[in-house]
Amino acid sequence: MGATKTDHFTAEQNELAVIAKALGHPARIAIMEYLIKVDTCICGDIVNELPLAQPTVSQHLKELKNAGLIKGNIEGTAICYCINEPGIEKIRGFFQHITDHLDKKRKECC
Amino acid sequence: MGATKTDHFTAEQNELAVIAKALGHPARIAIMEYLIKVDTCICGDIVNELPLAQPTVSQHLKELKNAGLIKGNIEGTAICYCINEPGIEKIRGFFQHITDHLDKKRKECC
DNA sequence: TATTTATATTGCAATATTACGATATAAATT
DNA sequence: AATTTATATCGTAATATTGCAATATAAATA
Repeated sequence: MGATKTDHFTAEQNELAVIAKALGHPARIAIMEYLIKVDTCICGDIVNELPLAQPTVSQHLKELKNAGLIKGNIEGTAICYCINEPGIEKIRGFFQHITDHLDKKRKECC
Repeated sequence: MGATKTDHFTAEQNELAVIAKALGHPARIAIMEYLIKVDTCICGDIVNELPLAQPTVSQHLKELKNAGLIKGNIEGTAICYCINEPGIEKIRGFFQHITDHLDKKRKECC
């Protein structure tokens, strides 16, 4: 095969995987970090910041947007991108969940 | 092309991407959730839990272990897997960083 | 030591991702 | 209206991932 068996998992699991996958590339981590730093920017700023061509950056932005991690507003000829808080909270909740369990049990594994 | 330009990004960015990528598959999210629930288990338990063949589960476990999200201890003929806290803290720190910035600025994007 | 039990590795086909040149789109400016 | 500015989409080559059958490994047990 090669295709992920998406239908065998819950919507929640698939949604979390989509968000995590969106962050599973150093360029997209770099974009997120840059967005944190500058708060808001346009695609061209990122093209100047990263060693990637414009279509590649555009594609990465699309994936981050699709995963709900960023949002973009049209501003003249440009599109203004920034972090989308609900998306961040979604994945952060997953890690909080894990940490809560680890704190509660506080046991050395196997 | 097709290969990720890993060398153009920082070690930190690449490490975070590896962790996120490891979680970028519903089966691996499901494995993490199962591990949270049962605290510790062997590969065979996961094979019984998920709709995937043994080699596939073994492969997913390898990726999670490689990313530092889980660890495994040999226990007779079986290998006992559980969550690796430092790996969780690493990626959780990234989201904490984002959340801290969002809280501080509290501004509607563009 | 032969068998059982549990997991890992290999090999391979199907599919997905990455990157970018070329091109399209769309709003602003001249 | 032609040009500029900024981004998106298309097409495509290179590479990576997913999933599993077959097989290998390795410790425990009979």
